[in-house]
Amino acid sequence: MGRRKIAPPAGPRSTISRFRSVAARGGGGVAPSSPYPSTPGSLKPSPLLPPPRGPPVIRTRYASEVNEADDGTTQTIAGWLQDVRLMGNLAFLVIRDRTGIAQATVLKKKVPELHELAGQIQRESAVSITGTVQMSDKAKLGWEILPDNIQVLNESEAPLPMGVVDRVGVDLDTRLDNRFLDVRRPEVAAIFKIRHEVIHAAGEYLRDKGFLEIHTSCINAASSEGGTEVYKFQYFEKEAFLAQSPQLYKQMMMATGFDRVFEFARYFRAEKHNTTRHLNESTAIDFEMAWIQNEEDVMKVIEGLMNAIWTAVHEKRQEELALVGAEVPIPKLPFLRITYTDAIEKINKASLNGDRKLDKPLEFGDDIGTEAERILGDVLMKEGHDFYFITKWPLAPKPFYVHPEGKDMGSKLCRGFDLDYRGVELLSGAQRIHEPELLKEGIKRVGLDPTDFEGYLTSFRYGMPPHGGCGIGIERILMQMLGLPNIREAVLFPRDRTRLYP
RNA sequence: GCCCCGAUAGUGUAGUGGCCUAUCAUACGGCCCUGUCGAGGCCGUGACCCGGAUUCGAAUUCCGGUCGGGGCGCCA
Repeated sequence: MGRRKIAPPAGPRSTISRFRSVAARGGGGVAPSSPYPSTPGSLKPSPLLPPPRGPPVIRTRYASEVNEADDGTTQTIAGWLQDVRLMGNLAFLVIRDRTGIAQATVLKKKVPELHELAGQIQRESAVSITGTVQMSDKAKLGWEILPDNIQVLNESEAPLPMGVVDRVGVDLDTRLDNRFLDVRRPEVAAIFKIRHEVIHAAGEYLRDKGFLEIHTSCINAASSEGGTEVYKFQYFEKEAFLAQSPQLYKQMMMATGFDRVFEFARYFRAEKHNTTRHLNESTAIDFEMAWIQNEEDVMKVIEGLMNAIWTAVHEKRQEELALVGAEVPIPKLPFLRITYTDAIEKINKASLNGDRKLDKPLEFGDDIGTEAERILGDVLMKEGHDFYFITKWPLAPKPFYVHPEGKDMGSKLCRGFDLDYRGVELLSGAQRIHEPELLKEGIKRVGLDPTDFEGYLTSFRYGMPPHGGCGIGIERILMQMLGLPNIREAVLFPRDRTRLYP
């Protein structure tokens, strides 16, 4: 079943958009008076007014807002018709909105029209139900609404391309093809509510620490940081590239006097990776800070930032965490710092007698690969460390802008570091090179041509202060924090090796 | 870039040459049911990715194609 099969609907279906509203005759409920004409189709639509055919009131309460005080009152709830349980002489309608679910109980004896209608409405239709709220022990929620009026605002087609609440599995691919339906599932929506909290907490923390929020361009001229493939495209008469990160711009900002900047950045990487941990378009919290003594100043900010994020999610999103089935503890500060040299030693030792094994031991200068990262994660988690910095890397596997440990390229080590969480890299950061001549050497070190970096290098020639920073993958944070099996779960509309739609 | 795997109703699956005019669940349609809450009962509709080959016979084996998933690398 190819995803291509699920293309946008070919054409309108007149039968699904028809407006249906059935009000019970007589009865106790008085529909709230409407400031708007309610005769269907009697007015021309105006962009300034609510839909002329609209109901008097779409909603007076969200499902989870209803409480004892509402007992006996007329209320209107609105949402998607999750389920209809039709009995011979009564019917239960389950309505889901962004806050939870409500049950409407329809008695055939009292409102035969509504009972008949209940059996006809497709699941996942958008409905608005007005009726009397009744506290009841018979209802699982402790209350139910006895409808006087059920409005079908927009009927759903059937069958659904994927079940929202069905007790059958749905492949991630199918879910992503139908993301709007997928996100109707509370456990999926929860991921994005947590994502919102992560971003909110990060922004709040960084602003509080004096970081200025900026936005740099995603469209770049020829220069590339190297290390990854970039997307090339035609920019009028020139060729241009999609930014692999805002790295160079962030650094240029260090020469402006802003001192500290951050950006919620997009990374575009044209790498044909086939993993559950990579995206071709990802989002990052990127920051850069000037006038630092060394990379430890950067790590301190990261510690505080991660603490702020984890704490915010822990304190504000327990409901969503329960839906996702994740526990997010408040981090223990300070985070462990382990040097690269100690890390590979630990990895090699654990590889000899652990469950995970490396083909050959790591030697100084090797990058720490995926399996080695996991081994280290296992070992350090057992020692009580979820978060840990890997510091004092050799220069070789790091990008050109990372500052060598000493004052020149003669150093074996550098001032770059990674922050890992439970065996996966969340971010990499460093003190950057701020001396223009050394930076040129750095560029040459990785086989690039300094003449391709003119604009960037120029900003270093007029008093660039010592600085450092990092880029933190937001999807990585969510994936690791929540234990998601696939990074695509953390993006509404992921772009990967093959997915360009929706 | 290297390597592995998969494609069966709307959805998720069973099926390793004849017992397959293809299993089960869920969805969908119909009927029954006054307290469901994973509602239940009965009935029904609905599928083997495309092309070629082997064979008396192919969902099943082989070849090619298309589409997709994943591991490593790269990285966040």
